[in-house]
Amino acid sequence: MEPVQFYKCLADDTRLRCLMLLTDEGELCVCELTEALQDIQPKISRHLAQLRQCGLILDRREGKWVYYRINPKLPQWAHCVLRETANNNALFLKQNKANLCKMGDRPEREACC
Amino acid sequence: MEPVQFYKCLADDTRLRCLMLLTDEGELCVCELTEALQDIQPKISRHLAQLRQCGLILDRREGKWVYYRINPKLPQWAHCVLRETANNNALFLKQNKANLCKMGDRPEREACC
DNA sequence: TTGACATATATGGAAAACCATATATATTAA
DNA sequence: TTAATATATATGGTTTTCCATATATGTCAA
Repeated sequence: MEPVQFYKCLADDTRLRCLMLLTDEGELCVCELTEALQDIQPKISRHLAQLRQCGLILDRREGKWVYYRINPKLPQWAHCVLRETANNNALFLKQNKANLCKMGDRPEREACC
Repeated sequence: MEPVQFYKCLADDTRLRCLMLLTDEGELCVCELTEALQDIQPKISRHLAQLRQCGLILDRREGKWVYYRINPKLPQWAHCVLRETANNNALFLKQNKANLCKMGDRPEREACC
């Protein structure tokens, strides 16, 4: 994992929010992220595809849904960066998490809150 | 310090190398960074100005030279990210550090190596 | 001192490269 | 068919780069 490429992935509002949510929530599907960010689906999908191509996240299809998660094989320093950022920027994510909690009909597991 | 803005600063090869070198070496002037990165001075100055405007680094003039250093007032998580990245990407910086060590006539302190 | 020149750094402006977005369309599964 | 997700394309916008030039400081000689 080249550090510049890694940071380019984090250097966009949409991508950083997705990564932070995945870091905190473990696994989320595209429609959950779309709802959390209050954004349009193609935009979210495109950024997720980019994160996947760079190796930061993994995907898993389950029925209609595709679930994304942080790639556990990232180097330790990259995990550390994601964790540290998520742990210390609660305000940045506050609204997104609220949106996620408010969301009805979340697929499969309800978890959260 | 907005996390997206912070990561935009790290998401460029020139800027990331400068930040990493400053993290490890403490304080460097423009000509030292120019030599370490083997790049042209206006380009280095440009990126340093951007990092300064974003609050990641501070500058200090001493005679002909302007020394830059990491802003000690950065939030703890940002310091942590810089340290963690520098500590775990020695290869990324190897050539730049070698260039710096080879450099003759370094202003004031010789330190290094 | 002054003037001429050298060195270090910063900045304006143009061109090129890159990136994000929206819309439309395709794919996949139920 | 419908719901969820992915991808292609066009477009607009930002970023990066380069070159030329400006500023700031230091040096040296008359």
